Formats: sequence, C-alpha cells, structure tokens
Amino acid sequence: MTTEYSGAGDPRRSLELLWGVREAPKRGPKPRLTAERIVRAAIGVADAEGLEALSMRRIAEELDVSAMSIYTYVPGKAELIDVMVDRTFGELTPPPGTGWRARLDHIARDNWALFHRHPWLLRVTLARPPMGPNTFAKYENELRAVEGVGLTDLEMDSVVALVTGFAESAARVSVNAAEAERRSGISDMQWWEAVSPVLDTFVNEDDYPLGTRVGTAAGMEYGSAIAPGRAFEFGLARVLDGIEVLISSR
Amino acid sequence: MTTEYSGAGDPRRSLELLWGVREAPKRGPKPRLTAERIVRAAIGVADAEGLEALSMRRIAEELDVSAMSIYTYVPGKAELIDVMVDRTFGELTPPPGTGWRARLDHIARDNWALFHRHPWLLRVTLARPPMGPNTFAKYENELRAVEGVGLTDLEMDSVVALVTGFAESAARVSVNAAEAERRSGISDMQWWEAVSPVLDTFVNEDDYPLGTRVGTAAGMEYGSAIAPGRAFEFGLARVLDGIEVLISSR
DNA sequence: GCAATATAACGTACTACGTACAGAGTTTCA
DNA sequence: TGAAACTCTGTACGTAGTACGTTATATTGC
Repeated sequence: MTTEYSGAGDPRRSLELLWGVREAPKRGPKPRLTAERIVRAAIGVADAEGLEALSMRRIAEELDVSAMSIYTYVPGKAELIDVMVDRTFGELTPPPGTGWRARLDHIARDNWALFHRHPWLLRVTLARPPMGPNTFAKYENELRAVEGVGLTDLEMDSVVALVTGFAESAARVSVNAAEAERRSGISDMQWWEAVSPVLDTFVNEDDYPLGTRVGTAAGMEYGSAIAPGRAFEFGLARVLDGIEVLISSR
Repeated sequence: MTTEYSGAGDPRRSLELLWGVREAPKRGPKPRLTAERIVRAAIGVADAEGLEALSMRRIAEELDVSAMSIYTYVPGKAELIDVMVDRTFGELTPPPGTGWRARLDHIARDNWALFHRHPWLLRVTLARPPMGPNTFAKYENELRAVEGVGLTDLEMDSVVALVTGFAESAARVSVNAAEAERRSGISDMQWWEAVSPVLDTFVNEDDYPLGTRVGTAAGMEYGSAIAPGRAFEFGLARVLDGIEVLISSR
C-alpha cells in the first residue's frame, strides 16, 4: 500500500525547505548536493518506479552519494515528500478567463493530468498540507475560478474542494487500474478471464442479477472492467451541473 | 503512508478465503484458529491502531500464537486484507424504497459512516476488487438504487461510481484530518497557530489575497482549517443535483 | 496397538526500510 | 595555525513480510 505521511518536525526547517531560502554555508567542505537536486531525483524515482521504490538509499544511489548524506539537506523522508508534493503543484496552470464553468473544467482536467504524470501523489497522505508557494498558488487559482459568480467565501471554498476532490477521486481509480496492470503484468480483461471461471464455482449469478447484467454490459462496452476516462468525463459533467444549479439559484 | 496492495496470489485460494468455504482438515492436530478469527482480530487491530500497526506479528500476538501460524490459514497479508475489506462491506445496509435520491443519499451516508468506523479502508489500495460476497452485494444494492429511473446500464454504473467515489473522497479528507490530530497530538487550530507565525516570515499575504481571505473566513466559521462534515453535506447536495439534471433530461 | 501420513505450530533467518550516532575529512575565520 | 563549522560516510538498531525446515499432534489403515 505504500502510504507516506507528511512530517511533524520542526516547522521552521520544513518551511525553509519548501520556500528554498537556505543560504550557502560559510565554512566547511563544498556541498556536493542541493535540496533541489535531491527533490528532483526523488520525483524522478517516484515517477518511474512508484512511491514504494522511493527509499533514501535509492535516492542516494541516484545521486551517487551515501544514504546518510541526504540528511544533510533534508530533515527526513516525510519533509522531503512535502517538498516533492509542493513542487509538482507548480506544474498546474492558471485557468482561462472565459467563465466559471470553463475554469472549473480546466482545474479538474489539470489535476487529473497531474495525478497521471505523478501517480505517487495519490499515495501520499498529507497529514497537513505542505505550506509551500505552489500549494498556496494552487488554492488561489482555484478560488479565482469561482470569484464573482455570487457565491459566499465559504461556498467558494466548498466548490473548489468538491471539484478537486472529484478529480483526485477519479484519477485514483484510473491510476489504481494502471498500477494493478503494471504490477501484475496482466490486463483487467486477462485478470477477469482468469478469475471468472473459478468465481463461477462459488457465486450464483442469480443472486446478483443487476450486477451481473451491468457489469457485463460495462465490460463489453469498454473492453475492460472499468473505463476511468469515461468515468471522469461523466462525473465531471454531473458535478459541474450540480454547481450550476447552485449558482443559478443566486 | 502505509498503503497495502491486495494480492496477486492463487485465485482459488483467495476465493475460498473470501467465501469461507474451507472444510475442516481430516487429520493432524486440532487447529487452534480459524481464518474468521484471524480476520476479526486483524480488523480489530486496524480499527484501533491503524493500518500501519497491522503486522502479522501483531495479529499473532492478539491471538496468542506465533506469527508464522497465521500462514496456515491465510496465504499472506495481501489476501488477508482483501478479506478484511469484504467483511466490512457486509456492514453496509440496503437503501430505502422511497425514490432514487433518498436511496443515493443513503448510500453516500452509509459509505461515509463505514469509512469512519474503519479508517484503514482508505489506506488499502485495491489492485483489483476483492471478489467476495459482500462486495458483490454492495454493487448490487447500489445499482438497485438507480434502477428504473430511465438510465442506461452504463449510466447506472457511472452514477453509482460517482456517488460512492464522492463519499470516499469526502471521508478521506475527514479521516486524514482526524488521523493527523491523533498522530501529532495537536488539533488543526493548534497546528495552524504554531505554523502561522513562522509562515509569516516567508510568505507575503498580498500574493494570495483570495486564499488569505477565504481561508481565514473558513477558519473563523468552522473553528478549524477544514470542516469535513460540512464539505460532505455540501458536495453531496451538488452531486445529487447534478444527477437530477441528467435524470430529468430523460 | 502401531506405523504412515497429513496437518498445525514454531524458530530462525533473509532482505529492506528509516535514521541515530560517531567519526573522519574539508574549508574558512580569527 | 588552531579552532570552529560543515559535509560525508559506515555501522548499527528495530521492524517488516515471509521462505524454509523442524517438531508436535491427530487420524487412518493395517
């Protein structure tokens, strides 16, 4: 399952790392690394091999130093992951200026794409959000998308939480499916074909008539047990419709 | 982060476990345990101490046997977790008969409550769904909630995925907040009060006017950085409104 | 009653993890 | 030219899942 929790260490040290404000040391040997390089290497490993492959030793190997050297630049793994998260949030782009619906649509798609570029983001449990520049900018952009449409501050907050939460939820399904395939080496369909005959010896399909019918229909249509892209499109349309009902009532 | 992945072992062995069809052995020493007892003990540990405390040794200790004895009854940890998940799905209740909106509302609330009773469910990454009786029953009940309202089979599947996905997403925010509090020993507010002054030395609030204003407003109103219960209620209303738009259009 | 067999239970050991700690080497300042 | 500040590294500890081999126990067939 590979969940990582963000840290509860010294806030000042964490914030310095997030904002990149550490000045060069006055004495001692020339540093061979920077926090920035460590973060980049870590993101590279996590992107390519998943969060479960992201160990301090693995990062050190990537940078050709010993594992413990990393701790010169970073308080610990939890704080490093906080910075990794904030860095990737920097890839998000500001929404267009053409109306709230297009802006929320952009935010949802932008988040969806981000989670697919960095699937490990979905395995990180943010105990508290990383208080870095890109996390703040993300929230600011999201709120701007629904500014001036007649919602209260609290409603604006709730609306952007709904949209980003939906994007995360839909991306999770998609990423989980892709990872299951990568990890097991077999596709959804192949897996189902392997399990199905064995399952028949346990399950009476008549006990689950709707599930059998709908599950079969979905499998036929999508060529897979689930079609994450379609679920995203379908859900996003519903969520935006629901928000439209609220905004229209103002 | 404590993520656990469900297994890719022998399907027959996994399914026997899920459906509880293993017959008693004919010879050899009397078994001191059953798979059922192991699953119950494991759920108890995970409920009380979290998924990161759930080790084979911890379960064995609970049952007063050696760690390796567990493997007599269960192929491995991944398969055990599959069964744990299916067992908890058995706690879900069928929706009422009073209209699709009330039924979907029930499903969302029932899921929300389940995730709060068993927060570790949110840390389990189901590579593939556990093919157990309660997982099938869950899907069947969900589909029944939107049967006969004029949707296609594919739309029915999409609608229930949206609603359950939303409930999971909202519960995740709530559970993460509660766990952060438990883990760190300080509340959201206390944490914010500790971080805030340090943060001010890095961040210029004028750079994030909306975020500052809305974040402050939410904090004042809720007495916390986030109010998961309210976010759930707000989001659920929007999601159901969005589904209503679809159903009304038929 | 007794050997053969099946099964349960257990102890040991392997690899991998994050990271505390101590020490060695390197650069700058007084 | 020390002394101080700093980087880097090797070793070691505790915890994981579980492979493997061994021992203890119950039933079956003779």
